[in-house]
Amino acid sequence: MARPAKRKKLSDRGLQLVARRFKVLSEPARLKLLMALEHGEQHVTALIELTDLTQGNVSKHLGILMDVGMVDRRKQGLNAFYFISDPQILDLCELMCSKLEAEFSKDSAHFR
Amino acid sequence: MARPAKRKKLSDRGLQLVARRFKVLSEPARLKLLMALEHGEQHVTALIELTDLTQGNVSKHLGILMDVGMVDRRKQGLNAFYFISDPQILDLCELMCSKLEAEFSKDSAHFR
DNA sequence: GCACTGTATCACGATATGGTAGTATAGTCA
DNA sequence: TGACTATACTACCATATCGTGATACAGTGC
Repeated sequence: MARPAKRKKLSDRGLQLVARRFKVLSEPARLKLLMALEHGEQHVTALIELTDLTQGNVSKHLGILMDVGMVDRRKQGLNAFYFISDPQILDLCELMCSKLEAEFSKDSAHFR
Repeated sequence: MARPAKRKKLSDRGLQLVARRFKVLSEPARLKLLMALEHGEQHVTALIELTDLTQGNVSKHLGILMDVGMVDRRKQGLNAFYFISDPQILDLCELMCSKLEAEFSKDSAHFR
């Protein structure tokens, strides 16, 4: 049962930093934005339409995603094109997704 | 740049569920508890000592972790032994950890 | 310069959540 | 049964964060 000790114990500070990253992913609006950027860059107006979020809201969440380096932006004239700067983030989401999928399908099997 | 579309677009409900899972991991206290359980079950009193959290606090967070099925418990006499019921969770944490580690070491390299 | 568009920011109310202290409950032992 | 221990639960306050509406700012074209 016990796992091998791959990693030395994380300090409180380390835990805090990790927790902070997870927190960024703990908001549906931000996940939605990441999904919308999954296949390439988008400018803000497009993101507003893709996500059904308000302009201020999109801007705020993009700011948060940029703060932690998950996305970055490229300005061009009036437009700001956002893109995922850390593709590994998508792997994390993917992993969580498949976990949930597996769980739910397992649970639902109990009723079939 | 663009990723292959491995997964069909997640519904709002799906996003909400994924976000909720990430939220559970977005709290240092809960990460600390998961770490403390990484190598095997522990009873609550041991967890209190391992984590330096108060009893009520430990109990509350363990409840949250149990609600989403990340840990489970086995009662034995007066003691409650908690254990990780979904080891994949540790992989997720591990992944986030190494990401951070890589990021920071990359950033710090700019000053060497 | 002026009007317009796209984006960022600010202020604010509402809600959610963490920590704590206190209390309740259940198992144990004399 | 009664005292004791281990754990769970409740009520509360403090803080953080979301969404929104209003406003500011920057780039473009006339």
